[in-house]
Amino acid sequence: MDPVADQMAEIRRGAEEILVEAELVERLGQGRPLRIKAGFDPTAPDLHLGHTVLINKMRRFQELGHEVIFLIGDFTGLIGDPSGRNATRPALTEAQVAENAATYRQQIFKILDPERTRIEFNSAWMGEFSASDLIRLASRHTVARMLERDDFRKRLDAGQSISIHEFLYPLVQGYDSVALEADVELGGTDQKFNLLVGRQLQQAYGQPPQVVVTMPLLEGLDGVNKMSKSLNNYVGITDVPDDMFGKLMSISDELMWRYFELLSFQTTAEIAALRKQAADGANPRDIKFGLAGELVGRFHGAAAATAAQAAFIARFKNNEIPDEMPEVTVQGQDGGLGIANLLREAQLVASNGEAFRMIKQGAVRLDGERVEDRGLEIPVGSVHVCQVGKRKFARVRVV
RNA sequence: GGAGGGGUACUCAAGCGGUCAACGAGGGCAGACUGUAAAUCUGCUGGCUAUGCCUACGUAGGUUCGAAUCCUACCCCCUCCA
Repeated sequence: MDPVADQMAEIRRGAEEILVEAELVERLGQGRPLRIKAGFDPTAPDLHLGHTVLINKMRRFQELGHEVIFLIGDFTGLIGDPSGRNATRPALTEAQVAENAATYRQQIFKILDPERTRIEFNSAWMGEFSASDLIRLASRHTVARMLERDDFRKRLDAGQSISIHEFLYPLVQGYDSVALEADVELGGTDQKFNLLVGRQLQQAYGQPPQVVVTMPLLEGLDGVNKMSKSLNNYVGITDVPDDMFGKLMSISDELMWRYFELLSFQTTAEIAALRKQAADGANPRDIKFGLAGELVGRFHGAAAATAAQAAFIARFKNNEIPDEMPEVTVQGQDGGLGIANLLREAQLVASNGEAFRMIKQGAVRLDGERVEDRGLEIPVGSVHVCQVGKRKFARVRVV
C-alpha cells in the first residue's frame, strides 16, 4: 500500500470535507484495506456525470487498494427521500430492483474495477428488521439532534410540516453503516447529515465511527443548478458520443474548470498547466475540446472520442451538414405535403403551430436554404435535408 | 373535532363577470453576435383540416346573453386551536 501521506493527497482531491481527517490517517496507518461505502438510490439507475464525481472517488479508493461497497438502497427507496418532492414513490418490485441493479453494474463498471467492487442491497438486513428493532434503533437518536439538520430546521422554523418517517430515513441509512461495518462513507455534500448519523449510530452499536468524505455536487450544463435529470441540464453516461461531446462543448469556460477538477482523470499538475495556457491566451474552446474527448473516451472508447471530435469540427467549425441524421419517411397527400406537416411528422417540431413559429423566426432550413414561406409545399417523391435550429436535423423522404 | 388560508399554463405569480389563450418574472426555444462558449440584444412560448374553430384557470354541476372570476357539492394542499 502507498504511504499514508500519498493516499491522503489522493483522497483530498476535489473532496469538500473529510470528517475526521485524523481518524482517516490513523486507519490508513493500520495498513489494511478499508471498507468504503457509498449508497445509491435504486429508482434512478440512469447515471449522469454528476453521479460519477462520487464514483470516481470510489475508483480512487480502489486504486489505493481498498474495498469498495456499492450499496443499493432498495429498502430506503421505499421510504422516500426526505427532500420529499415526490410525495409517495411507488414501491419497486423485486424484479425491478434486480433490473436496476443490472443497469447499475453495466454503467459503473466503466469506471470501477468489477473485481474489487462489492454490490450490496440494504433490504438484505433491513427486510428482516422488526418493529421492535426499529424502535430500538430510533431510541439511539434524539429529536434535538435530528433538528440539527439544516433542512429540517428550516422547515420547522418556516412552519412547514415534517413527517415522522422522514426522521427514519437517516436512521436507516446510518444503520447500513453499522451492518456493513464501514470504515469510510462517501456521499454528496447534501448527504452530510445522514453520513454523520451513521457515525453516531456506529458508536451507539459499539463500533468505531466511520470517516465521512463528502464530495461537491456537480453543477449542470447551465452552470448554476446541480446536475439533474429533472432540470434537463445533465450529461448521461449512456448519451451517444456526439451528444455527449456536444453538450460538453456547450458549457461555459468557467464551468469547464470545475469539470476538470471533478471529472477529469488528469493530474492536478496537468490541469494547472492547462490553466496557464488559457491565461496565456489559448482559446478555451480548444482546451474544452480535450476535456470533452477524455470523457467521451471514458464511456465509449478512444475511437468514438476521435470520431466525435472530427464530427464536431466538420459540423460547427466548417459548418457542414452532418453525415448521419435520422431518416424519416412521411406520407404526402394530393401530390405534396405542407412544410409544417412535414416538420411535425419528422418530429423536428411538436406541432404545426411551433413549425410556423420556427419558420417566422428563420430557424428552418431545407437543403441548406432558409425557408421563408410557411405555405411551402413539398412534392411527393422528393428527399430533403431538413434542419430546425442549429442542432436538429432529419433526412425526410416524402412518399 | 373546530377555525382559517389556498389550488391559474413548465415554475413562481397576477387577474376576481365581458376588451382573457389569460399581466409579469423565471425557465425553455429561436434569431443576431460568437468559440454550438459566457454576457448582451430581439422575437416566440395551447392545439387544429387556421383571417375561423376547439380545448384550457383542482373536479362535477348551476346562475348568466356571457364565468378563471358568482353559487353548490366534492377532491387535494397548508396553517392554527383541541
